[in-house]
Amino acid sequence: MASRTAPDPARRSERAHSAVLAATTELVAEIGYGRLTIEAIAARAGVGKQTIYRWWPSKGAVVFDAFLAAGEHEGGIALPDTGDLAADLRAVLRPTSDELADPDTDRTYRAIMAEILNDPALQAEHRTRLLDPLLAVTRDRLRSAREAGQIAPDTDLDLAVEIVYGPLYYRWQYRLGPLTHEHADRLVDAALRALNPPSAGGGSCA
Amino acid sequence: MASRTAPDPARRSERAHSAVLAATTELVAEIGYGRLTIEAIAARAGVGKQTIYRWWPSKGAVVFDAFLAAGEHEGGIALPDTGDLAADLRAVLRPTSDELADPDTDRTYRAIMAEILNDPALQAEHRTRLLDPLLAVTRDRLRSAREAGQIAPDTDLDLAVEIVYGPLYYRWQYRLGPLTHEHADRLVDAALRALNPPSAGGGSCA
Amino acid sequence: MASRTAPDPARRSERAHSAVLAATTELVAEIGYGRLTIEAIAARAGVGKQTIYRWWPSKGAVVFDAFLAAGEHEGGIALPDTGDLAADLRAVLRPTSDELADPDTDRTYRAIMAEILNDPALQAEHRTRLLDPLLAVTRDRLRSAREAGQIAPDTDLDLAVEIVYGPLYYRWQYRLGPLTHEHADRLVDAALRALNPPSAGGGSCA
Amino acid sequence: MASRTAPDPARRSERAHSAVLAATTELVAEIGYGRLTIEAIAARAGVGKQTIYRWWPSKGAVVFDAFLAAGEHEGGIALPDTGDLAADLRAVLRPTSDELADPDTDRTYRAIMAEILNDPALQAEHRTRLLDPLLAVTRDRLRSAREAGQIAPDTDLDLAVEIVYGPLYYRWQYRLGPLTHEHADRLVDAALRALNPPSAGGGSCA
DNA sequence: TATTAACCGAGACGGTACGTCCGGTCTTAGA
DNA sequence: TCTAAGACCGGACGTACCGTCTCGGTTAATA
Repeated sequence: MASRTAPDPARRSERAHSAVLAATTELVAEIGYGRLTIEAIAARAGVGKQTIYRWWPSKGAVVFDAFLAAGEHEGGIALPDTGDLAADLRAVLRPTSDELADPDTDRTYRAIMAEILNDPALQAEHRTRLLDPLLAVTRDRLRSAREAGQIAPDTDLDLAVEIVYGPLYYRWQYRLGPLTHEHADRLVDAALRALNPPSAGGGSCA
Repeated sequence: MASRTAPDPARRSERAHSAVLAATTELVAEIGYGRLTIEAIAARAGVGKQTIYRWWPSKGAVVFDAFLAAGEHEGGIALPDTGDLAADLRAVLRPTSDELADPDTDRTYRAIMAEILNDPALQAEHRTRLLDPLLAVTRDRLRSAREAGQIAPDTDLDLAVEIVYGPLYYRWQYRLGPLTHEHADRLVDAALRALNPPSAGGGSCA
Repeated sequence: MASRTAPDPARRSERAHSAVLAATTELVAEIGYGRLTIEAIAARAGVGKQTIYRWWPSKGAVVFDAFLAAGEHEGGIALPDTGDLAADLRAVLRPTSDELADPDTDRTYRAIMAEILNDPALQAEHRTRLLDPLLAVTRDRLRSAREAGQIAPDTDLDLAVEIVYGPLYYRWQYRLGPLTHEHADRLVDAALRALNPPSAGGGSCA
Repeated sequence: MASRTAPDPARRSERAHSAVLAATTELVAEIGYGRLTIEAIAARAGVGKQTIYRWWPSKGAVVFDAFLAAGEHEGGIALPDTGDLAADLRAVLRPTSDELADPDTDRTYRAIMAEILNDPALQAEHRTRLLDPLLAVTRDRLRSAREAGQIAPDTDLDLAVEIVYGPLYYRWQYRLGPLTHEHADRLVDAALRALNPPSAGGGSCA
């Protein structure tokens, strides 16, 4: 898949590339991912099918690129370090919740998720460009909190991110309930309790 | 979808029905869900295509039925109530972990998951026959623990099940790491901390 | 290729079969063989492409079948045996000339001829259904003439048919001149001279 | 089409031109005319596609040029005038037979023939560079024979060349039989009978 | 026990989209 | 400055399956 930020020098028509992504975004919104076809994308974009096959390996890859190009997903939601871990986690879980609650994003991300589940190549792309950056900044923030004594000193950061994000995605993917700020806040509280030193009282709130 | 336990009396050939499920199981293992086709199932099962369309609405539905028929998934993993909540949760998270770690189940369940994400009808089927029973028994067990004072008296049981299961599925679906008993145990510990009364003092910061 | 006179019992839709041939005939007339596509035939006939591929091996085969179905080409132009060999040969060469002079037949037969030149399977089909019957009746008539002493008793019938038909097709394919009855008659005269006993005077005219 | 003998002064690369013809000859031999593509020729010749389109209007034109460049076809088979018409005609029909019997020439000439049938431009090229010269020298030889009283004084020379060459090409194109010297000789004999004055008496009836 | 209606296997059917190939044009990099 | 290389738009290819349909040929429950 061609990188958005470092276009393949062999690519001749930037116009074609962006037309494909735009057409894809429109079509996903109009007819949904399931009914989306490469032919329809090519027709809408005014592009030969071969041009799509030349630069993307699969329909899922096109949609994923379009998803990234459409939003500010890449590079990620900011995860600030204000010293207040709860506030900082809320600052990431609330917008994530909002995005997943948005019907357009919901539909698109479900489609991408479905492809990822069965397409290792696309999964790798997703890891590299979306998930790993998010997990990395989250681990960084938690490491900082661990050093500040706000969470248990033996906290496994990999496990910690699962505890932070897992419940939210679980609710989303099985549609167990609405994704609200209030719900996100309670997940943050629960996560902090899980990460806090189990006893010893308190935890040093900022 | 025809119920497995209450066959439609109009169904003439139980043989055909089970041959379809068997063929589906084999083919998913052999060629994967993505390459699976109704025609291939029909051919392998020695069955007319119409027979499949008569009893199942979609490829996903057949695979889901085959998945249920193949294992003891339905009716669910037992969730005992020994009084030891941690042990009881381990008794459900460990086998779940094992199943998801098994390559065959992994592949099939990913396929089903992918369909569920975009097919509301299949999602409903999944909820009814797999997820809701599991969540129900889990909520029951947690309610019992809440009454026993083992977890906070104001625990939201819906939130609680997300905290129990979410992290595991998050790790599984994004392939963040191996699914081991040790990992399952640590998730149980984390969940219990999240659900515990803030004991002495401290607890979550406002 | 399915025989027109003995339809494959597996063929289910006679409607589809004849619609294909009709659409082909129309399209050849409208856009010519070169621009003819299987897709256009299928669309015009209201038929799936696969239905065409199921019954015909190539575009040329469809066109050839359509050509046969459209005219009385098959079974052939009558070659009577009136006892007057010259008259009988004129009775076959004149209509043949007329057909080749007709713009529609000309165009279609050129297309078929072009395919035959490079497609052995189609050539065999052409031999079986068009050429061989024509050559056979011609040889029969010439044999009869040989027995009647109208042509040399040692006449090679295979060579004779080449002499009868060759010059006409040569003129046609290279567009060396107009195909008229007068021309056909002169070819008949020439052929008879070539086949007559070289000397001994005359030949027994009826 | 660029003339071989009078290169366009604008042509920059004689190397490219001959590489195209050489590649074409090779490819026709290797994969046949039907599977031959402009792209393959360009790739094999180490030439840009545009270079081919610049100098030839169609695939058939390239092949025809390659055919001419490969052999001594152009300028034609010699048709001597020894005074012995039969011998002179054998001197042209025998080598023609031989050429058409050669598998390589057969294949290539069939391909060219197929294109000629449906491409007027290529037909004109073929007439100009191959057929007309051959017919012209043949007519000349027959005119000479007519003046010498060897054939009928009212012989139509256009008809005569059809009678001379038609049967051979007829046999060739429909693959009616092997092309041997013996066969060519018999065609010459037959042609001479057809063209001879009716000698003593008889001749054509009616 | 014979009839008959349904279900069954098989697979043809009208379609849609696939991923590939190639035609003919246009753009770029480099000799 | 021109060429090789090949990206580009377009469109047909032949294939794979879809979901529907039409066939005979069993069944299995009536009559």
